[in-house]
Amino acid sequence: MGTLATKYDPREVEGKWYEYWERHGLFHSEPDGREPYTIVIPPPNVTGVLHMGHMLNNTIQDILVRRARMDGKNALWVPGTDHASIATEAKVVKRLAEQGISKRSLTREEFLKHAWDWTHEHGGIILKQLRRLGASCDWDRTAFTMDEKRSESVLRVFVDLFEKGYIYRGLRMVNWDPKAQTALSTEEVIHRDEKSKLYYLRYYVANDDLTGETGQEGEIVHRDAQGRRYAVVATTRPETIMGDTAMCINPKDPKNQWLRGKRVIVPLVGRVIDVIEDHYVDVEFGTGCLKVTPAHDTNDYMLGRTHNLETIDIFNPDGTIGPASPLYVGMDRMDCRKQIVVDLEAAGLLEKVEDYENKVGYSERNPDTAVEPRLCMQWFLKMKHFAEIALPPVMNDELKFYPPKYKNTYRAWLENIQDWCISRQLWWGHRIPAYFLPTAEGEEERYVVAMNEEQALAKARALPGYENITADQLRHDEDALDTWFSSWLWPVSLFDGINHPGNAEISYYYPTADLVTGPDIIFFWVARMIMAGYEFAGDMPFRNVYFTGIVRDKLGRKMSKSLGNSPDPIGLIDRFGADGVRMGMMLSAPAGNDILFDEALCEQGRNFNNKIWNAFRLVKGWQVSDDVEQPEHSRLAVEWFGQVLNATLAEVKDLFSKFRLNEALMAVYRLFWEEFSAWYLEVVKPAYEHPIDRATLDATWHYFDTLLRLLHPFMPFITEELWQHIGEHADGDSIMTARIPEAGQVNESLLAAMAQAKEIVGGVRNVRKSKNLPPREALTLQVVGQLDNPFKPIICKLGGLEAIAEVEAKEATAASFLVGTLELAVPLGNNINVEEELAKLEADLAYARGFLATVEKKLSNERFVANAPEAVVAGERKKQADALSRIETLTAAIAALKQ
RNA sequence: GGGCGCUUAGCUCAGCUGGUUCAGAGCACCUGCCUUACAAGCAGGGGGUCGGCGGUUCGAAUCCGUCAGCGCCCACCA
Repeated sequence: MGTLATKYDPREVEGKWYEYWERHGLFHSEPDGREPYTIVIPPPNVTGVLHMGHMLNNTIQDILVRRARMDGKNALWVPGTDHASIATEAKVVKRLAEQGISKRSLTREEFLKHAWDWTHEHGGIILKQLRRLGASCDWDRTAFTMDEKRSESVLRVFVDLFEKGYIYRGLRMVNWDPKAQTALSTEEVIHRDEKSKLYYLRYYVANDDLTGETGQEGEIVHRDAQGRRYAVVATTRPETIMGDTAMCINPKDPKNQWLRGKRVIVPLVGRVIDVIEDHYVDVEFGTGCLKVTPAHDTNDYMLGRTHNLETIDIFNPDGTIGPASPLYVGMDRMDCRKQIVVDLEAAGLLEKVEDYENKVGYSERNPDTAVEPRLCMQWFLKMKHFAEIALPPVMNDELKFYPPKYKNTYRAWLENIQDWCISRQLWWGHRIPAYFLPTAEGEEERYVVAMNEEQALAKARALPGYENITADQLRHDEDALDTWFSSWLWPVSLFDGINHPGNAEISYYYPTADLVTGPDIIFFWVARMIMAGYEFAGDMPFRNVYFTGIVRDKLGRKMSKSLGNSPDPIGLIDRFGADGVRMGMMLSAPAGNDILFDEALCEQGRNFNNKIWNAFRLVKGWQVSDDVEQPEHSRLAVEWFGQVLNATLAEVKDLFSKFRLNEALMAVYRLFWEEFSAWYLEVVKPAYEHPIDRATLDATWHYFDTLLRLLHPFMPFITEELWQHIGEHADGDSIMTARIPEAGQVNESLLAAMAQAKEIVGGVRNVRKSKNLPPREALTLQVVGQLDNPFKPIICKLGGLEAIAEVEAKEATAASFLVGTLELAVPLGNNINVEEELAKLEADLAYARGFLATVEKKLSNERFVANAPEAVVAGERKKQADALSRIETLTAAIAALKQ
């Protein structure tokens, strides 16, 4: 260990031990006879870099897996990365654009080559960073959602679900991301409140004779200066009027009765459209007139289907105005909105504009891009069956959520589940294994679904009329699958349970134990893994789900690049050490609550490292002598600390079982700092340059060893470093695989006695401080009456006492204090300040009398005495007796002092 | 518009099935100490009528109702 610096330096230690653990294969797991404990990592994006959310999440996983390992389980943490279809493709497209290459100028194969290059270049950085954190992943098993086994799994599952009739293809209104130019699932749309405008547009009545009726009672008829009648339509999206194919009113709307059966003219466009009637229209909203654009609004699409309306898609896939529009072709939709408002106004077709707040859907991956409802052909997975198999186990707690409040969220989603749009118009991802067959013009499309071209060909040839089809006549679907269509298989596919059901690995490691992830992906990932788990492995994918919170800054703001409030995790590790940062993360991370990250917490973690380090230095520096007999105070301290340790071992075990890891850490923290360092070590510490006895030293090392084990899951590096220096260890030994002992029976009375002893010591220290007595001056402690406490020698040592005297009355010139009902006093001779002492005693007396009054009031309440349980009443009577006794003591003390 | 959750010390939180482990912890703060393990430390200390109001009860931080504030999730009113 070299020289023992007064400060712990993690930099010398952390890399060394991580390399040691890897070299000795300590992270690796193989099935054996032990109970398995398995965690699969939520795979980070392959080209991502570590952020604070990962730090929290992976610290928790590492704590759980290290603890399980030390509980004797065969612990396995499987790492891997996600191909992150849409996110990665976006990055690659962006980089190509920077090089002046457009995606469209490349073939699929060329593009994928670039994407793989990028993946190999930037991929896996995050896995290296996890090593800095101390993550004890079995790196031999590192997987990728698009590696061979996982890809085969995905295709197999697609074919299987298609054959089961759960996958279908259809023309549907989907959420379209014009930037990524792909369809999205409903879950990938983020709705945000937005301040926008409500535009009121004039739709003139077609072929209006200016002498038309003026309107019945309750009708609202608009006329311009020339007397021409028009309807007013309120819309937030005036740029879509080029796609209007009807106007709709509610047949029961009195103010718009006059529009029934009329035709109106779309402003600027000039197209004449029918006024249709549907109860869908809200009479109260706007003017009660709704423009219907079936191609660009989900509701309008429904109306269009009901009323057989024409559908005019005025947009290009990239969100610019397309050739189907009579106006503004080529203009971006957002620019078009501005321009059309100007033009409408100029044409006198804009009635008014109001401020308006509404929700706009944005793409989860391109947060600045508003999602466009778009009608197109996509692949869908029917979800009803999956919702039915995934809901019960969570609701009846076979599969537990921590915290349980997320059960509600989960249920609400499953009970209102929509079919999952699984196709993406992307190249980076698993290509949909569908093969289209040649068909005649106008004939409905035909396709086969198969694992590969060969099988597809065989399937195709089995179809009547296609007996002689050749491979080059098959057209492989261009689309890729949603990323989550591979990650929902993760807990199964990692053990190759899709391709080889029932193999030795899946049988042993599945179901996994705990999943640690954020609640933001409860639908994307957690729910779907539960579905896939039951469907493809016949059982739950994990027994418990621990939902972490979101990491925010100390002001409660989300961490973001633009705010610059997101610290670089590796930088933090450099400054505070991985152990310090891990502790900083955990100190304020109750399950499910957002954590307000503050660097000060890492500092606290670092300080704790230093505390452990210095405690170690102290014990390491002791000289042992077999000639020294064990002092009584040391013997007692050893006995007592064993009990505290037992109690904490039990407490921590219980807290782990409830995933209350921050409380478990706090329990260990206090055990080490308060009980072990401030009390135990202070008692057994030999006088300067005096040796320690063998029995106490052995016990102390034993305790230190156990404390390090308890701490190891939280702070793996420093604990390994110190543990290696306790006793003899062979190369390859590690605290990682040492066991955390089971708690023995706790002797509560010893703990209570020590609590009293600590209070007495505190009282003496108080006297010493308030009277300015030097720390080394030996004092005598008087106890009025009897002190029935086994730890008197400890009280003497820590109080700096030469004697504890049990007396009938304390000396008049003594500084007294109470512990419970017991009066204790330190004689001060001439040092006493009578006035001060009197004032203190009077204050105590007043408090005791007030306390007595409240107790007696309670006891004089007949209904209390009659109704409350006996134990409670007895408790009150004891309080009463104690208070009376205390008052007596205080009164006597005051009287004595006054003489 | 529906649903869920939260509100306890300056900050972050714990307080399970109502009553001596009921008002707690860590940090921060104040006071005194460079006492040969540690000033990244030691010893001591102050601080909350448990969001407001009402109810149930002998008794409420804890149960019920209500109001206020905050947060999250879901939802096709343009």
